[in-house]
Amino acid sequence: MTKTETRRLLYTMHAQVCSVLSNAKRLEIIDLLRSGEKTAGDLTREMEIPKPNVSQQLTILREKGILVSRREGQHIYYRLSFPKMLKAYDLLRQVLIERLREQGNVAVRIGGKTHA
Amino acid sequence: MTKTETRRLLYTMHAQVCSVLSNAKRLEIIDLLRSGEKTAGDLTREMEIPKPNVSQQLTILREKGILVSRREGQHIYYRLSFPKMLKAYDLLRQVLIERLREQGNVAVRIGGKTHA
DNA sequence: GTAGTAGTTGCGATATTTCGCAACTACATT
DNA sequence: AATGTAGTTGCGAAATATCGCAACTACTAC
Repeated sequence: MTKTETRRLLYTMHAQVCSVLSNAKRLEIIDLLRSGEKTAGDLTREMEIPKPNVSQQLTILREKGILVSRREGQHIYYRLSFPKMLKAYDLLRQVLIERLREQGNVAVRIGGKTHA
Repeated sequence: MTKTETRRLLYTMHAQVCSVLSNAKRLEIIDLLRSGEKTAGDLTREMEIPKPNVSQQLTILREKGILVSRREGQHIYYRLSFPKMLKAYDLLRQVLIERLREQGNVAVRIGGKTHA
């Protein structure tokens, strides 16, 4: 494999990870798993969307290596396989909020705390 | 707007940014603009893909606020509007490479330097 | 085995993304 | 005005993503 091909392959893999992250529901799942592992049922209750949809997103996240799962009796627990990915998540959100401040001049409320 | 709605809106905006980043060519453009502004022609030559395609990607990146452009005579220069976004870019790529090492047990060559 | 809860899968309709190609606009030079 | 270079836009076909809903599997308890 040439150097250019390797570089292109990395761009493609990078893009694939980003495309997993390019869905609001999947981002919400990642955010909810920040505090530790949860079942599909937990997520369904917290997200208030149909269970099959949650399951579909979990399948995508697991297949793409973002999450791992373990079964414990009747329950299947999901957790982040690369918690470090949260750093990238948070950094991107930070840029997003900065941009909102600059461009929209909008107050953004997060977690009860208001940021001018 | 309720707290839940605001949270959902942020997930949606975050997802929109990720969806801009979920394309190998756009990631390559961002990477190439790391060193400073370039014209569409520069990028076309470096990427070796059709010019209209480069232009289309640039339009998407500009419309979504990732790039800004300025015209200087016959040339239009593009540059990153939020260089900080490169930090998120690099962090995600770092996770990607760690994952490759763990799972694929593959040597990844980047910029002439080999990483086990 | 029956019933109940947890979770997944398959299907299909709809929406979005990708990208090549031809045609177009914008600026500069003669 | 004509020519050349830089860059964009419109269109359409193909590929991919989204998501609801019904049906399914997996485990537990009785």
